[in-house]
Amino acid sequence: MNYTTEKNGIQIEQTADFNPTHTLNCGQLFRYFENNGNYTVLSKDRKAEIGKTDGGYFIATDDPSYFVRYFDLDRDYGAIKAKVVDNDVMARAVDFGGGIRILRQDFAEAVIEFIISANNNIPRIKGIINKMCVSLGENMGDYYAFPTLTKIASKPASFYSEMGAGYRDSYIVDTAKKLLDTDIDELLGLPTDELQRKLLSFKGVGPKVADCILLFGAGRGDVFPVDTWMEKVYADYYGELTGNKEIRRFFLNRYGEYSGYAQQYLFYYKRVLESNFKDKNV
DNA sequence: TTCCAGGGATATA
DNA sequence: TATATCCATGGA
Repeated sequence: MNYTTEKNGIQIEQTADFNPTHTLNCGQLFRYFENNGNYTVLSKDRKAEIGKTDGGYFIATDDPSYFVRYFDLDRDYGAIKAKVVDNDVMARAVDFGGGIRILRQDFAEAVIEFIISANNNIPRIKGIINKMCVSLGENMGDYYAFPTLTKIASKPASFYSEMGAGYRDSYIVDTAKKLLDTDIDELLGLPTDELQRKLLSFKGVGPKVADCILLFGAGRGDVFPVDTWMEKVYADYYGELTGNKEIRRFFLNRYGEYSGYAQQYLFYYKRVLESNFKDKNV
């Protein structure tokens, strides 16, 4: 993909492989908001503002190199699409959400946020995370950073239930403490199956949340998060429902190292198609 | 009022 | 290993 970095941002040339609406609304991150057709994206203690230009998009940020990696700008999504389009459904999904990028999010932030996401809805997830940032995160001027693990671990579970986290309150504290005692760089060096086993040992992390962390927070494409939407996709387009574990195995066998990308195209397509979710500025 | 949300922990067999 | 039940909360 053609882009150029400047000291205050990234200029992206118009392409079918980059669309912020697709990328931000496919359920992979929770710290973003839209205003007047522009998007603000927050990651750790950093901020990016995406705006449309004549020839594409401009991502305004103090840290261009961080967001080049974050938006996965050096990966060839055209090649990935060619790999995953193997039937009519995938063709429609890739055509519909062709501007999706799988974000390289911060690992620890992804762990905490996807623990909160379990059996929850996206507006509420965003609200809980925002309250955490406002109350525990560093004040960056016009936004708040995601709290450090030390800050998160320093509060009792009741602190998070008061923010609406419900029964996930103790999971947040337990896992933050466990992550503090973990060498995260060492974790990120593990092969996917070993890292998955580690993740499953954290409170509040089951198969689906572990896959989301692997895909969005550890850059692993060889996973396939199965949630309620993927159950619908499988039942409607692929075959008889035989359980999430079997659905996951089916798609992993089919798409291999590109499974995570296939999953995101399918998720976005199905969710926008069949929910009251209103897609703006496509 | 009931159902659902990007499910997981726990008990049980 | 596989299945059943319970779990806070808020919007539809």
